[in-house]
This record gives sequence, structure tokens and C-alpha cells, in this order.
Amino acid sequence: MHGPDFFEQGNLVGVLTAQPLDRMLDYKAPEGGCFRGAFVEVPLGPRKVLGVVWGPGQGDYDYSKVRGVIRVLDVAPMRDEMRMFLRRAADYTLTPMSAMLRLATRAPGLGDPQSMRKIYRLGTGEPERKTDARTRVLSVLRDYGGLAFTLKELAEAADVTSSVVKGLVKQGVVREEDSPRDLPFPKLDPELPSKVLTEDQERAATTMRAALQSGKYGTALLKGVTGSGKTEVYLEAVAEALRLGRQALVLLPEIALTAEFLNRVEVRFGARPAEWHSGATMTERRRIWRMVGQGEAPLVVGARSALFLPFRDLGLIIVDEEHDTSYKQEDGVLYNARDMAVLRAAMCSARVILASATPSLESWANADAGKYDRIELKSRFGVSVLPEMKAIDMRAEQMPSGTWISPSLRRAVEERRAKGEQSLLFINRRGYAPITLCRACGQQIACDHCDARMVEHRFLKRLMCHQCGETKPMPEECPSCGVEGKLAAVGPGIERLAEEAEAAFPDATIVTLSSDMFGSARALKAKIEEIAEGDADIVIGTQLVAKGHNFPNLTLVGVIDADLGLQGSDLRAAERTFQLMRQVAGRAGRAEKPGQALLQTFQPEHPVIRAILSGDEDGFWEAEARERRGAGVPPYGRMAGIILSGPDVAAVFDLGNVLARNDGPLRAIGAQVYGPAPAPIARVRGRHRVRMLIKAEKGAPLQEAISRWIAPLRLKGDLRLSVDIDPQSFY
DNA sequence: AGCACGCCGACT
DNA sequence: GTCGGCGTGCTC
Repeated sequence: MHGPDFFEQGNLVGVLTAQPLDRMLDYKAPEGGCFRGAFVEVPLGPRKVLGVVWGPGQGDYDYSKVRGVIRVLDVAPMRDEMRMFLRRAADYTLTPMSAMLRLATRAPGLGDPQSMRKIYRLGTGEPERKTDARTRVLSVLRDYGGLAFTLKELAEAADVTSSVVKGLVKQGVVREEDSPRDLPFPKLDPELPSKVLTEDQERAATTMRAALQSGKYGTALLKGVTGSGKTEVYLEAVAEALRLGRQALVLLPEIALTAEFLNRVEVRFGARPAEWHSGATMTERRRIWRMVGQGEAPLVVGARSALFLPFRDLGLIIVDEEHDTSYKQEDGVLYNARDMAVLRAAMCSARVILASATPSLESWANADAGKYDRIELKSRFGVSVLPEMKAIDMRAEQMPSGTWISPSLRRAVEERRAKGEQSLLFINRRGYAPITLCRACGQQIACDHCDARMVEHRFLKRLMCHQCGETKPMPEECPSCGVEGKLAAVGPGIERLAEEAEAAFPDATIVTLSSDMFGSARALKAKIEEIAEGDADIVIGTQLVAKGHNFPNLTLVGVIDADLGLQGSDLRAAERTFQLMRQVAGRAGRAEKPGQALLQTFQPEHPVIRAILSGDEDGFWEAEARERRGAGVPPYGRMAGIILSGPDVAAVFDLGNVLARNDGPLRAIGAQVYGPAPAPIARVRGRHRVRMLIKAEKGAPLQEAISRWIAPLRLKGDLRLSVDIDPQSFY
């Protein structure tokens, strides 16, 4: 007899589909019955769709209209812990379950039968006539023992055409077999020698190993400055998970730049892990999804959506660069991968390691409150220390208009060049100039669809909107007044800075690293390797370079505009600037060469700039924590953002006003509503956007109140409402 | 998400 | 008269 998780043929089962229905539908269990969690194909109207058997059916639908499950798919069923995780994540982010299921099934052809291919191995007997070609084929097969080849591989290895192989197959000398195209990932060997760890690193690794052995959920914040060996240390935790026979997941923010990381994994474990990211091919995605579910992918390295892969026994999640804002973004669902990693781990008794040189205030506060363990790596690898940080007071510099490299910074770069060392000039602005102004009419060129300026990209010879990505050719005449030749670039972008650097250092080799200059991740990677090998005197880069590349010969970082992130009233402006500046500065000085970071600023007495310069990190976080606690904002209070959008401004505002007037459910939990107000970008792709903000106390049941608040709404026409729990920015 | 149903403008 | 625009509603 079967248990309560099995449904006999004809019994009603509740099926969750990825269609945006927001409720389960009843179906009859198929021939042979099905288990809870089974992936199934069910009829929906005229279509067949993917679903998961969630439990017994509701039984409240006209039985004569209930249709049957078409078939159970040949993939590992969804585990209880995964269903629990999806449910909890849906409740937390106020996302319909169907959307959660879509995240969890983002691999193509889940329903397809296992795709097979022919493989060839040694059969029995000798060929009728021994030709040279036939002998070569046999010797290749014998040399490689029992190994199987594809037709192409075998023919190439033996230097024959495929017809020779086929001929041998006919005689039975070579055997032809079917083999699944989706192969398991290679086993990783945790016992290969690791790098020699320092005392500090060894202590951290031991703590993590012990935590993993407990087999219980827990989160640790692993903090270590650039070059302190964070990666080596957490790879030891991965090794321990592998020893325990459990799977591990490493989340990285910038998946395009993981080649260096993958190499390190290969060196440590003898093989490459599964790589899950948006650029993966359909075939690769399907293979990973299946193999992860069968427990035949011991380690996955991936972007945030890898969190929704159907791991069979996930024992460890690493969130590298946990403070990175790209962990919070839309995948159709607004979630923060760092927080969801903690939730997922709690569901499957896994450990989480949040790794960063500059942790988010959220994690800092959680560690402070004892919710997370704190593991700190103090010593920087080798003898070097964090670079010396100094401000260049721009008020005292003689700056010709249209230039941004101060004389002081210029001298510092020259000094490094004289010593044969590299310098990095950092500017967090893509394109040539942020503003294109008409000197005749005073108008700035703006995007037609967004409330944003068009940014000139000389490299692409186009104007680009950084909101919607639309580009148009650079016009000769002003689009507003039609006067020709009066358009002027105002302010610096990376391309313009590069131009200035070329002029200032005419005989230097200058390399510019900006995301839009490289068609592919590979080209970018190649460039980065070139730089690391010392093939440049001066590197000019945007945010891109702040993310963990090692340039051993780089000893100077010049930040062109350290004040940039401090403008605006974003609550996290200080935190972000502090983190970014420390990360960029961390690029300077590795190995045996001491580094220096120079920050060009117009407000050297600003508390954030002073904190960056003094290097008093704890002081900075304590002050930041005090301020946020006083204001009752995250992480000491709760917030949610509401974005309303639609093509008609008035209708969008009306909706906002209706919501603001009927705030009963929010008042009931002591929450306040702000807005409606135009969103920071008031128009994107022709849709007007209005923002509302909800603030509540830390323990308040915010999600529940918001659901009750928006439940009575009937969104007419093209109006949209989206809820963003724990928004990253909210001005 | 798709797809059908249905209620108003401008076409042979 | 009807062809077709896309708003509204349904899918077990």
C-alpha cells in the first residue's frame, strides 16, 4: 500500500502550474497514479502545460469537468523542502506561486524524453578484412580502454571517415549504443591539496568545517579584505560539503567574470563545476537542471536564479560579495538572492556563508545581533596592507574646464609610471558625457520614452538611454530648436576620461574597460588577463573593475569623482559609496608592492569621505547603524515600495490616491504610507510611474497587511502594481 | 500566459 | 450589413 503522498489513478490532485492563475487546479491522477511533488503535464483549455502535484485536490469543482493528468514527466519530483521554500518565498515577496514555479522550472524541455545520442565502444571479434583504417579504429578503442566515443570523436581520433566505423559496427566489432545526452558532471575531489592557508585562514576554515558537520542550518558572515583569501577559505567549506556527500552552490554577482573563479575551482577540485547563468545554452541548462536534481552535479556556480535549481541535497550556499546590489533585481519576481539563500538553507538544513570585504549593513546588523556567526580574516595575504587612502581636495586644484584629472593625481600617475607600475583611474559613469546640451536653446537631449537624459556614447557613435537601453544616432542639429553644430558634451564619462588621459599621458599604454566596449564576456576576460600580465600603464574603468580582479602590478587607484554616489537622498547612499570606494581602493597594492588610493572630492570633510579615508570601518558602521536605528529604517525597521504604472498619468495617480485613502489594513499594524509621488524615473518606456512607500516597525506583519490592503483593487486597463519588499533604493 | 467571447468603429 | 479593434474573463 502507498502512503498519503501517493495518489491512485482517478483520485483528485491539486496541481500548481506556471500559468498566472494564482490557485491550484484539480485534476485526476493518471494511470499508475502519481506522487506528491511529481512534475506533470496537464491540459489547460486547449493547451498542455507543465505543473507540479502539490497535494490532494480541493474537490470543489464540478467533477464532470475535471480533466486528467496527461502524464508524469521523467524528472526527479519536487522535494518537500523545495515546495516549502517556494511557498515561504512567495509569502515573503508577495509573489503568486505560479511565478515562483516559473523561477523553479527555468530549463527548456523538461517534459521531453531524455535526448539520446549514439556512442561507440569496443565490440567482440576481429574485422573480416583488416585494413589500415580499421586497425586504427580498433587501436584507438583499445588504447582508451572501455571509454565510449561519439561517431565524430572516434572517426577523428582514428583519422578515418565515419563510414569505416559504420562498417565495423555492421560486423559487430564495434558496438553502437544509445546514451543519454545529458551527462552527469564530473566528481570533484575534495582531497586534492589546497593552497597552504595562513593561521587566520585555517582557523576560519576549521570553524566552517565544524559547522557543516553539524548538519544543521546556520549562517555565517565571512568578512575579509581584498586579498585576505576569502575564496580559498570558503572553498574549504565546499570541500567539506563534498566530503559529506552534499551539494554546494556558489552564488556570484557578476557571472560574466567568473573565468578566474572557475579556474580556481578546477585547481582545487580537479574538475569544473556546473555553471548556471543567463548566457548558458538551452542544452546546458537542461543538463544542469536534471543533473542537479539527480544529485549528479556536486557544485553549481551561478547567478542568483541558481537558487531555484532542484538540488537533491544542498548542504552549503556561498553568497560571494553578499553586499552586491545586483542580488536584488527583477527576474519577473522581486527578490533578494542573499535573503532567499538564507531561507532556502533553513528549509534544507544547509549552511550559508555570506562573503564580502564590505558587508551590507543588514548582514552586519544580523551578525551583531547574534543571528549570524561572524568569521573575520584580518591579515591581507602576503606582507602588503590595505592601500593608503588620501583625498585630493578639488577646491584647491587648478582645473582647466573640461578636464577631470587634477594636477595632483596626474603627478601621482607619472610617479607610478616612472617605477613601471600600473595606475587605475576609476569613474562610475558609462559613455562619453552624461549630458548633451544645446548651446543655442539650452535644452538637454532626453529619451523619448523615459524621463531620463540620453547619454552620448562616442565609441558606439550613438546616444543611449541608460533606463530603457534605446539608442539613436548622434544628431548634427538640436532636436529641440534645430540649430546645427551647437550640441555640447557636459560632464565626464569614461570615454571622455580616456580621451583626457590619452592627451595627458601621450606615450603611455592606456586600456579602457567599460561594459559597452566588449561584445562578449570572452573579449572582456581576455582584456582583463592582458592587463593582469602588465600590458598597460593606465587602466580606465567603471564599476566593472571594482569587482575582484587581481592586477598584481597595480599600485595606484585614482577615483575621479568620489562624491558621485553621495548625491541624492537615497538612504543607502553612504553605505554604497563606502563599499564602492573600499572595493576600488582594494585593487591597489597586492603582493609586495604597497598601494595608494587617491579620492578626488569637493567635500573632504563629508563624514562618509572621512570614514573612507580614516579606514575606521567599525566606526562608520556604528554611526550608520545609529542613524538608521534613529530613523526606524532598514535594517531596524521595515519598508516596502509600491510602484504603480500605466500609460495615463492621471489614472496612475488616481489609483495611488485610492490606495492612500484606504490605508486601514496598514494603519492596523502601525505602518505609515507615503505618497503617491512621481517615481525617481517618472516615465520608462512610455509608462508613467508613481511610487508609494510603506514604513513599519521591525516586527510588524507587513506582507500580510499589504495583501489585505491591495486585495480589493481591480486594476483596469493597462495599470500595473508591483510590491517591492525591502527595496534597495527608495527616494 | 494564451485564447475565446463580445461589444463598438469604418470598410466592401 | 460585416470585418476586426482589443477589454474582459476563463482555464480544473
